[in-house]
Amino acid sequence: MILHLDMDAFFAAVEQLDNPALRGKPVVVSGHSARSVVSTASYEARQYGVHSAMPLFQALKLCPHACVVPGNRRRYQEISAQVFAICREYSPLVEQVSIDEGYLDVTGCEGLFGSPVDMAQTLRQRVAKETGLTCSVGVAPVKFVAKVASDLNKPNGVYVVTPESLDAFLVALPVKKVPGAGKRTVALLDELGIRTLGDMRRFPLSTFTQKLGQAGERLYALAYGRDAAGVSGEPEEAKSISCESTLEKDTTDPAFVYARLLAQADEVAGELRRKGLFAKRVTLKLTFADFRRITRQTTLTRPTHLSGHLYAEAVTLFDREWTGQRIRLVGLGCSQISHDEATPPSQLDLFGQVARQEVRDEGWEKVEQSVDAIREKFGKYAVTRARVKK
DNA sequence: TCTGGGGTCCTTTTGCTG
DNA sequence: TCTGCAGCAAAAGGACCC
Repeated sequence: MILHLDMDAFFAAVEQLDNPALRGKPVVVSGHSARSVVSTASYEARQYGVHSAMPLFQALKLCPHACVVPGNRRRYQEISAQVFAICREYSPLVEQVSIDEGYLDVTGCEGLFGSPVDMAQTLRQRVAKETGLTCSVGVAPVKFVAKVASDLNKPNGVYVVTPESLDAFLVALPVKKVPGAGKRTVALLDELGIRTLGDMRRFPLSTFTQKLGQAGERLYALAYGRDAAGVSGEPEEAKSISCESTLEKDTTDPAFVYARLLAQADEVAGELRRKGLFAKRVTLKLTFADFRRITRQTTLTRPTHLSGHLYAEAVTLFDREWTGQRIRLVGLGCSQISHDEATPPSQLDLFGQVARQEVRDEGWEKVEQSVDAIREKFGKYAVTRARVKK
């Protein structure tokens, strides 16, 4: 059996906890710029139709007296750690999926803590007592059902799907409630007259793989309660680190963009160094005034954690791509992250990559001079020198 | 007057390589 | 040295999540 714990209006609730003046009032956690969106709305604000991801100006139209607070990530992290420490007392298999939600596989823990339902109640009560915040818990024999369930008795509630009631629950479950089925998926299925997982069962698997590929395959399995995902106790290491910012006003001034990129390179490189990591790929992200987004990426010859390297690559990408459009957002990210600075010579095209970079950096003559060294390093792949020159 | 920031995973396209 | 081909990795974009 699996429990899914989800904090209620987490950021807003923390703000109300720390500042009694905010209690009982509509609170919106958000940036303060004209272009900010709502991060979290308290339940009082939700009554006015305010919700996450809503542009702040819209939220303030719906609820002009909302208290807008900036949010304090470190504080949320603190409480999150407290919550998950409690979770780990009940099962060794705890998977934290975000700052405010996680799964517990409590199979086999009954002897110690009672039934899964008892555990869910105890967990909820302990979180409330020890942090002053409420959470909701879903209980089910299937991972994704536990997640769906935690949402059904919000806030401060427990919802249980037993093995016996599972099938009936699935048949009636609207597709749009299934995690992983977003706007596009729901629209596609709607065209076929499919609204619930029960509806899906009337079609063959091929219908969904054709329309949705791998996502269709997964969804079809879920319709029968087959969820391949288990609860993994191991925390995942980040696969990418990025920093992006929407400008106060759109710009066509490249100097302005460079300045942003430099600050972002600093941020990202600092994060890499703090975690003892190196990145091999750099990504530039631009959103133009018309909301068209592009990403451009490049792979480095050697992994780095230095802001100068990230910045130089991002600027190169920008200069290559930008043709005078008005820019709304600038972002810099890195991926292919490892703990190791050395490049593992695992790809056959390594020689080509290195050689091309050297041609760019040093000119062909320099490469000629060092070709013996390259041959030694890359063996037979170095023999295609002529191709590199071309 | 307007629609964030941080991620993951998957699919498609592109271009390099032997 | 050139060419066509197939295989593959990199790049780009999109859907989705909190």
